[in-house]
Amino acid sequence: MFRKAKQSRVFQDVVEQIQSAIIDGKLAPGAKLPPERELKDMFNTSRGTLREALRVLEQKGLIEIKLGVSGGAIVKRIDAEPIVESLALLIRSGGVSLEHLAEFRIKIEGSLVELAALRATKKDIKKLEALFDQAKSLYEKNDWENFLKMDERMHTYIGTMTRNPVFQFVQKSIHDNIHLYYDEYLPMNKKRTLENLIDFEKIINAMKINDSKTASAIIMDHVKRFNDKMQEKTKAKSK
Amino acid sequence: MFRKAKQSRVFQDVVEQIQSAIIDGKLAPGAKLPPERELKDMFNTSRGTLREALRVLEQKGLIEIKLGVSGGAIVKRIDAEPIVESLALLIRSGGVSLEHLAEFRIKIEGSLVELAALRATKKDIKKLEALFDQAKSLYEKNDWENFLKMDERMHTYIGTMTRNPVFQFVQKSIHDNIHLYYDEYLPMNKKRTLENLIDFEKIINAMKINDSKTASAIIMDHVKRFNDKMQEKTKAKSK
DNA sequence: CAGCATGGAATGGTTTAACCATTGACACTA
DNA sequence: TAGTGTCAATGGTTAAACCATTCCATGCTG
Repeated sequence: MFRKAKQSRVFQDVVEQIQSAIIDGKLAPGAKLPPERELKDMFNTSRGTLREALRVLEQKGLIEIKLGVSGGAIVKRIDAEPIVESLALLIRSGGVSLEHLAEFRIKIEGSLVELAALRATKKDIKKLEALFDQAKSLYEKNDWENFLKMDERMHTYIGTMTRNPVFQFVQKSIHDNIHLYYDEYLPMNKKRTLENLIDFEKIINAMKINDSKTASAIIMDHVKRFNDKMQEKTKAKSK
Repeated sequence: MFRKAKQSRVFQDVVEQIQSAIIDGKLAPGAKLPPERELKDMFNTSRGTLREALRVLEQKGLIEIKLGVSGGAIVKRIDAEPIVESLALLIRSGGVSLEHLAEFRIKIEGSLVELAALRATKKDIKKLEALFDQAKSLYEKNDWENFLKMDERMHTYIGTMTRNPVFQFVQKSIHDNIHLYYDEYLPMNKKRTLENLIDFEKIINAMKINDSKTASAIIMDHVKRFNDKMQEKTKAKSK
C-alpha cells in the first residue's frame, strides 16, 4: 500500500503519501489507518517521525485521532473547518480588519441570499423558521449571548441553502469570525436587535413566495446597516 | 515567558501558548524562538512532544523552520497560504466541483474588479501592463503552460489591487485552484486565448480612465464566456 | 593582505526503547 | 442476567543518542 519513505523531511513524505491515498479515494472517510506501530514499519520510519506526520494530517483536517483500544487515526470527511480556523488566525493577528470583512460581506451576501432563495426547499424554509423562532424567544428573554449564536446559525444555514460549498464555507468563515468583533463593538441593544429580527422575518417571507430579488435586497440593507453601526462605534472609540 | 505545560495532549498546550504569544504580538514576525533543546526545558516536556507542537505551528503557517546553526523556528507573517491550501484540498477531494467554483466566481469577480479599478494606482497599472505584455509574448510563442501561469498572475494581481486581504485570498484561492481543471477541460485554443487577452487589454484601458463599471462589466463577460466554454466541454465529455 | 578551504559547533532531523494513560472487550462473579 | 473488574490494544510521553545541515571562525595559500 505504501512505498518506503524518501529521505530529508521524512515525515513530509509520509504526509504526502497518506494525503494522496485519501484524495484519490483509496482511503474513504471513516476508514481507519493501521496503528502507529504498524504504520511506522510500513513507512520504514520511527514512531516519532510517523507521529509528526499524523500531527500534520490532523491539523489539515484529513484525519482524526481516537484514544484507547480500537482507537487510532480515522479518515475524516474534509470540511471547511481548517479554512475557518486559518481565517480566524489571519483576523486575530491583525491581517484582516473588520472593515475588510464588512466590505467583502456587503459584496457577497446579496448574491448568496439570492441563490439561497432560488434553491430553497420547503424543508429549508421550515428549518429557517424554526431557527428564527428560537432566536426570537432568546431576544425576548434578553439572552444576548445565545441570540448571537442563533443569528450566526441562521446566516450559516442560508449559506447551506445555496447548495454550493464555496458559498457555504465563505459564509461560515465570515460569520464565525465576525463574531470576534461583536463583544468589542456591539453590546446588547434591544432596538438594533429587533431590526435584525424583522429583517430575517422579511427574508423568510420573501423566500416563501420565491422572491429572490427582494430577499437579496433586504439582506444587503441589513448588512449596510450593520456596517454603519460598526463604523460609528469604531469612530467613537478612536476619538 | 512560558508556563509549564498542562497534561493530556501536552503538545496542544504548547501550541496554544506559542500561538497566543504570536497573536498577542509578544513574538513579532521575524523573531526567533529558542532552540528545541531549550524550549523543551522551558515547557518541561520532551523533545518529541515539543517537535509535534512545532509541526502543528508550522502547518498553521505561524512559524517557519530553518536548518543548520543559527537556524530554528522563526515567526512568520501570517498570510493566506494555509487558506489557499485548505481550499485546494477541499476541491481536490471532490467536495467542490468546477461548477461550484464557477458559480461563485461569476458572483464575486465583478465586484472585485470594480474595487480594484477604484483603487488602482499608476504603479498598479504599470505592473498589470507588464504582466499583460509578458502574457502576450507567451501567447505569440504558443507557450500555453506559461501563458496560463501569467493569466493566473494577472488575476491574482487584480486581487491585490483591491487592498483588501479578504478579496486577495479569495481571488488567489479561486485561481490557484481553477487551474487544476484547465488541463482536463481546456486544451490550448488560439482563438479563445486571444479573446482572453483582448479582455485584459480592455480592462486595463478602463482602469486607466477610472471607469470601474466598464472594467467590472468586461470581467463578468469574460467569466461568463469561460463558464460557457467549460460547460460545453463538460457536456461533450459526459456524452 | 585578500581570498578561499576546512573543520568545528550549533541546530534541526531521526531513531530507539521504554513506560504511562485511556478505553473497549470479555470473562468472571453475585 | 446484570454488573464489575481485569487485561490488552492503542495513542501519548519521555529519554538519550546519533545523523545531517549550515554558519562561521580560523588559518592556509597565493
